[in-house]
Amino acid sequence: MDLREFRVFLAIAERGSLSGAARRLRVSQPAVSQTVAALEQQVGVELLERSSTGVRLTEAGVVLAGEARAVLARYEQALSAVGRFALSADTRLRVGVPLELPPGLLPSAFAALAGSHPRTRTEVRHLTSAAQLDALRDGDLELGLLRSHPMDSDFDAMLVVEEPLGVLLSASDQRSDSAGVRLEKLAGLDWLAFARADSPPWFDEVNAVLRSHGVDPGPAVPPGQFLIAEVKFAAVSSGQAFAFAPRDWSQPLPAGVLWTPLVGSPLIRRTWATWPADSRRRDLAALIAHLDPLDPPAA
Amino acid sequence: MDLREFRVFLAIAERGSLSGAARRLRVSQPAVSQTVAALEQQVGVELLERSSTGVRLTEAGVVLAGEARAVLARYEQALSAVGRFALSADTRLRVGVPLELPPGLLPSAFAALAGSHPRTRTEVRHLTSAAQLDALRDGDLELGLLRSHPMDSDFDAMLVVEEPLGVLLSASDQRSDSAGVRLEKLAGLDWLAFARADSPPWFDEVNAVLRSHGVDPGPAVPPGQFLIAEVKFAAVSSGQAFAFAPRDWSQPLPAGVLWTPLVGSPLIRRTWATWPADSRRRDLAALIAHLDPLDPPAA
DNA sequence: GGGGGCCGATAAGGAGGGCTTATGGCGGAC
DNA sequence: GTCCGCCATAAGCCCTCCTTATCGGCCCCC
Repeated sequence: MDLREFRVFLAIAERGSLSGAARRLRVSQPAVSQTVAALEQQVGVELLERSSTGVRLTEAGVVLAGEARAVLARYEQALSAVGRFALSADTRLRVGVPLELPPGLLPSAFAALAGSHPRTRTEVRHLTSAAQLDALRDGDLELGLLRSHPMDSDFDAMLVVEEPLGVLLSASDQRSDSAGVRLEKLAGLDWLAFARADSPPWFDEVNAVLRSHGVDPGPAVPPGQFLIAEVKFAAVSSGQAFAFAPRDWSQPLPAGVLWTPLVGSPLIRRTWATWPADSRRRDLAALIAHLDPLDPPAA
Repeated sequence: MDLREFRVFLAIAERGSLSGAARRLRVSQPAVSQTVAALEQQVGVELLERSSTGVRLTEAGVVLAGEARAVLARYEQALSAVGRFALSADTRLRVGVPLELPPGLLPSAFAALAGSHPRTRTEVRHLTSAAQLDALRDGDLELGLLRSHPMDSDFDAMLVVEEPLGVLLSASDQRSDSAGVRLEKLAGLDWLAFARADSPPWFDEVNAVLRSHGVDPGPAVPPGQFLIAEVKFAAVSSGQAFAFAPRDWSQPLPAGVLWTPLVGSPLIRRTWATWPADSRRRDLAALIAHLDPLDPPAA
């Protein structure tokens, strides 16, 4: 008697497999299996032809998929119909973001949000992970993008991005080969770091990896102070230092600085969307859905 | 995220009160209160103006009520769209009924069922309560109308009718006054009974009530043997016996026989719709819904 | 004007649906 | 032949939603 079954069934129909639908819906495969079985029993018809390679919709399944889409669309319409009565105090959506987010991530999510919730105005605030957590707790932020899982039951979190980090090195550096550079080869260079207080768990992870590969972290950086790109580039091109960076760097590298992958990808920078667990805002939920890497808006 | 909230909200809208909706939905009043509160939080708008006399829809509530009706209608349409693929083996619905059901109950429910499930063919079988239970257990019946609650977790049951019984007495009988007849005045007459085995709990209840009022039950009747109305009438008009009967007797009484209410309504004959708890048949569910005295099809 | 009755809100406890992990059978790919 | 990915099933747990119990507010009626 509910729309959950329709959503699951549509995920199956679009992915062509129960396992795929389970991944997309972020639930386990048996949950999907049980749900669609219950749906089939309710309507009294087989909806799927199972095989060991996946599933195909039966004739009845094709019909129901169309119907289910219509029902869900009508449901969304119903909710948005009363949305215009909603208090306007809620239409500001404040999002905290760290430096160096994959280009395109926020613009596409915001664009999708503008379509479904045209009255929501998004505000972006560049903040460190620690500052975002504080702001979320104080109600000064509706959504954060953190460099570590909040580890706090007051918050829900979803992994949004995983970026294997490479390093920025001087173009004249000889440490790398065609496969990239080995982390231990970086011993002797300074790491262009950030302050531990800005994101302790992530800082500690990087430090632990560096130490285990015999690399000493460079000089400490005061909290809240970031090295702007030009400063990093200057230090790197001098051959004295290196910096970590994802492959998809948002700006062009100057001559004299090269990005090189790390052999074995020992460092993966993760970004978690984080929001108060008790939030019921629908525009927030929609934005989160659009950030979901397993539920691409393109689908 | 589901239709349950819509159903609850519509029940509120139609009844104009949370308590009324709760009765109609057969849940407690706090359940309704919580559900609609959750719905309001989701849409971010007050849907109801509460008062101590009931509730009224707000402007947003009126809009949502219309939308919710549309969504539910679309949902029903989706389920019935695949219904035509359902196996045809399921289209026979066998219903067991006792003697002396309120006139109109089954015809109106069957008519409503024919509208929503035109492919379902209903079959009525006159059976005693005990025989119906056996048939339900054997899969020979989809629905029973019993004179007692099945008291068995294999079955679900819903109270369908409550009939305060009066008595059929000879027109020349002097025992009654304007308020009716007192049960203890019937001592000395024979009760035109039915066999205990046909419906033990109900038989025992009647017997206990009779005995506590000093009335001796009359001669036993063999199981499965019912006295046809004409025989009852003959025995009653002779002045030797009485029979219990509801006010809404299905056939006209002959001259010489009068129906008289019992002072204090010491006997209330209840009829329970009873079906296998594991049944998922949608046509059965629809028929049960149409039998629901708290959810009149007229609404 | 005070008490009873009905309204809806809230708190606290319990049952069940839906999730999880663990495991098994099956078929295709290498 | 072995391995891997598919889906189904089993058993256990958690969270949602229900329950009962209780409260404050308002109306009505005496």
